[in-house]
Amino acid sequence: MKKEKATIKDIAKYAGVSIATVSRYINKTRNLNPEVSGRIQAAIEHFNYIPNDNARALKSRNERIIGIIFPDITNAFFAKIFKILEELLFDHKIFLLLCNSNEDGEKEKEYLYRLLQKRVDAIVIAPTGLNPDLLSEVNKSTPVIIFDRNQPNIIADQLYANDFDSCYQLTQYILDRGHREVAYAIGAENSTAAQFRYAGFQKAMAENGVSPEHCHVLYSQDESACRQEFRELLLQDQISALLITSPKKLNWFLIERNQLCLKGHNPMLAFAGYATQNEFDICDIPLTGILQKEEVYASRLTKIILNRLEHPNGKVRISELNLPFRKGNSISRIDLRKD
Amino acid sequence: MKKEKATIKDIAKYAGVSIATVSRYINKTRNLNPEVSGRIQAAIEHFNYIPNDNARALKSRNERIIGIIFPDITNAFFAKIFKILEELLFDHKIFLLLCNSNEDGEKEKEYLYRLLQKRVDAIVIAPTGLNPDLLSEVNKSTPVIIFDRNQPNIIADQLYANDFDSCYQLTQYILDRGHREVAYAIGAENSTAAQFRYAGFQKAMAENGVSPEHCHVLYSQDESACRQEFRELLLQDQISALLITSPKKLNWFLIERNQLCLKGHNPMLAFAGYATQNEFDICDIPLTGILQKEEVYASRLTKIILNRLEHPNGKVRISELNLPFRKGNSISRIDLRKD
DNA sequence: TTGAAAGCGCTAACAC
DNA sequence: GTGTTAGCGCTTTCAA
Repeated sequence: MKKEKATIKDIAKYAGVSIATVSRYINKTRNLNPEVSGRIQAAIEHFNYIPNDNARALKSRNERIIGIIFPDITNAFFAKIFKILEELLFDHKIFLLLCNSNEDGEKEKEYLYRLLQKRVDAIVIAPTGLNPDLLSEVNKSTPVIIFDRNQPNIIADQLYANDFDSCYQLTQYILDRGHREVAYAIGAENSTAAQFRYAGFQKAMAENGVSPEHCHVLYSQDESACRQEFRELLLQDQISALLITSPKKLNWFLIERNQLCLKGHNPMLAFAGYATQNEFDICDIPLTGILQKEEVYASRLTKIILNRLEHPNGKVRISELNLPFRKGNSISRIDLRKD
Repeated sequence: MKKEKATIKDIAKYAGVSIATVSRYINKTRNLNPEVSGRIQAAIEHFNYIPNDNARALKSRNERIIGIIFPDITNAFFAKIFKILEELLFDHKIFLLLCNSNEDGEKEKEYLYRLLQKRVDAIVIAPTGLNPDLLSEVNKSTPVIIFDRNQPNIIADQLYANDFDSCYQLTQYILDRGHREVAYAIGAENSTAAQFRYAGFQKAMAENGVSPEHCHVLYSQDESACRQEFRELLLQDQISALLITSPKKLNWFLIERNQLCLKGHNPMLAFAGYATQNEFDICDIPLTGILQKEEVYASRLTKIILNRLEHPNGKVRISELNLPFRKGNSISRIDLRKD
């Protein structure tokens, strides 16, 4: 049989004191007679007593748990963010309840509800974008911190990247090199990060007089379809540049490209995109792109979380992180055929 | 101000019934007068009432939370396992509290303690191997499920792979191809999986009369050191084969190798190792190695968890998963120089 | 410095 | 079918 856990009562009885005294000993909220302390300590060791956080939370309304809703923890970006977050919050004795939304609005909804049931202290979410009203509603009672994907109409803490500007800049750079037939691998359709990036792309294209039919948007999201598209792109010569807006996909692309190179091909396709340090490292030629630095992102996020926990009613903080642009030479210059 | 959450009392008062009736309505534990049900439902919607799981758990001793202690969630293997686990447990309304031990015994210990405080229903752990006694102790009161790393002296549910046998087989295969100078990239030093694999390796080596000085063990664990070693290995010609015992490292190796190939080198080093499907996919030549299939692993694990939750005092189940051996040609045959 | 007792939000046994 | 009440394990006021 599984051993029953001792309760504060057991300790009190064994040590010959009241439960209040035991509680004070555990929480060090009052000075106690050393002799009494000793007896309590002995009792705790005797029973292997471990306080019940649940009961504590019920009184103190302080769970020390934060709910995290990410689209997918197997995405290296989110895994890295989670890991850093966990490390930074460890000393604060805060637990992380990790949920994968899988870009599914219904699942996200269900998880939000369950997290509220658990009375978590806060919810960090990279939203699917399908439940904006619900997020606002939740935020009325439990702090919601929106991460990575700007939700313009929600008044809650937010931390996201300069998606529009960075993508505009990157596209501009590609166009400046003379490319006109540009393929664009878009992110999850409801993600606002993906939307802003796409808007930045479109603006740059339009400003340079490139008509929409020269934009080749790749919509695939799942790995095999996406890779297949990349392979095809690498083998054709209509489209001269590819912009990949997620590190995960960029990674797939680099693998496909490498394999082709090893088979003796020499793909001419220029490419650029959003990458973490990892993609910059594994790319055999200096990569041109936007660097998503997880460490910076995660530590900013941690500050926002801790601040919100300390001041539940403090002013909402919406911050945009400036992702640095790194020039490499994966975007080669081609002939400028401006009419 | 953050809105206060409504309690069952608010609902009862508003609906003009007792809290017991509200509880019955929520849990559907008794038939209620439809008219009363309607009033309760209205009250719930009016207050946006969400039951407090904490208070529930305090009574029912059923948290519906499982603690997971993994060495590192940025390791693609563990991330994948987590994701599948999460999906399979979602319907059972079970939450996962994810902790990274970071191969640190002290951190693992602290997390175990904190999980006990939270009164989680069970703990799934890929142990560092530094706290065997503690794990046994914990298991007396809270089900511990040991995953991926066999702990021979602990009587608790375990699920691990045939590490000794598979590595013995793989090494034997390498030796059969004529290799005698074999480098071996070893896993985390306290991980029993790493230990068993190493033992299997050593046995095969010894049985083939290869003396220890021909085994070149690579101890580095962190990414940059490890990659550096791989680079050096790829450029020398003393050692003819490399056995990499973790998918993560194998991934690093493949990247280094690719980069070298692209620079025009033609590394002669034969290689093999433990890989997930991903590494088999990205390797440009058919890989010889042991396949760690996360789906199989995770679904077996789920069954063990669910079974344990249902029967806390049921018989302990220790199971070994048979990892399949895949023959490719990354281990090339070399001259047999048997004296 | 310590104890008695109320109560956190809920479930369930018992009574009507 | 519904209400009353005890109590889950703990914190915290109030008294002593």
